[in-house]
Amino acid sequence: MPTHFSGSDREVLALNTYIKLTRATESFLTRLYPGGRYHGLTASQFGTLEVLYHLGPLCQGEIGAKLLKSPGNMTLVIDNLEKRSLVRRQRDNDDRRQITVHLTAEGQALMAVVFPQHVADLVAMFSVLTPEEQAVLGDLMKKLGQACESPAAAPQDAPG
Amino acid sequence: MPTHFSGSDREVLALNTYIKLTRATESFLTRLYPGGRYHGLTASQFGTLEVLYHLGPLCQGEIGAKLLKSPGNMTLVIDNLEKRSLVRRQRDNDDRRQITVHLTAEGQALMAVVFPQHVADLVAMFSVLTPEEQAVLGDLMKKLGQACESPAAAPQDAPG
DNA sequence: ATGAAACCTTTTAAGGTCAAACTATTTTAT
DNA sequence: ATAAAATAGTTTGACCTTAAAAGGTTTCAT
Repeated sequence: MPTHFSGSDREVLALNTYIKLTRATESFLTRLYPGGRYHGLTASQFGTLEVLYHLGPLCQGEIGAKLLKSPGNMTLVIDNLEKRSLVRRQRDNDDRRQITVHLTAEGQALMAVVFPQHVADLVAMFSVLTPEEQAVLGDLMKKLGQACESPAAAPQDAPG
Repeated sequence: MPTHFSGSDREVLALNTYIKLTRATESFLTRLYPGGRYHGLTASQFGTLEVLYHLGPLCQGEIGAKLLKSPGNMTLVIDNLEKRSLVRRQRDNDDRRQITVHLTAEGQALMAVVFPQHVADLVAMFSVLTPEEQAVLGDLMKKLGQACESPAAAPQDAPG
């Protein structure tokens, strides 16, 4: 997709990098979650189960913080996981504001099947890049991501 | 976010690359569209206006193809743009199945203000990477994206 | 101890997203 | 010419997503 935009070199470069980054990431995720689903799980449901699978029971806010999602969103995603008996909510008695979310035996069993498949899919999909290229990509994205998370770098308050 | 997963080097690398790629992209887009909005436009609305701004009037299917979105989705996004008088639908008389979407004068004027700001935001946000790094990132993502779009590379049919 | 502030989750309203089923139109094959 | 197939857009149902307001619960100052 050529840019159809005339600007300075820096502008054209930034625009092209942006387009390639966002389109490729979207294609990647569409390929990984065809029809938005992965073994019957949405990306958010899978992410939630994965966090619990590797870190153990957490309260909703903690899960949301890991996944960069809003509290209201977590309520819905966990509702849907609970309907399918993959997780269980348990009000925390030490702090009754919190709700600890546990993987059920069913959820645990599902992840034991699905997670290794997920890893295999990622290895296959990244195999078009050499290990060195994957490392470079990871480093660049880490740098970009950290800059975006730091409160200083908002696009509106461009440096004077 | 360390991986909490023990696997082969390839597996750990793929998983880490995946996490960095998706999280950083998400942070980037959240930063670019705070609260999911950009000058009052959602990302999809902005994308639609941008395509029309640079390519001229197109039918809905063509816009959807450019943005990798489903037909039903385009119906809704264009509905919302039409409500705000940024866009106008016109049934094509040569082929009455098609609906050509035009930018209104209002939409044109909005893009004339917003698009240059968009480019400036991108330049600012990518400024943590050198031009060379941006070029490398673009190349890697292009390679990754092309592999994901080719029908052969579905994650399910992993190479034997 | 009591009121205010902070915190966690839920609810709501607005919008996005897909697949699948449906309508209308055009093309193609007979 | 007409039936069948392909195409363009819409509708529907299920889910995701956010911000903002509202409900309990806890903590902190007084």
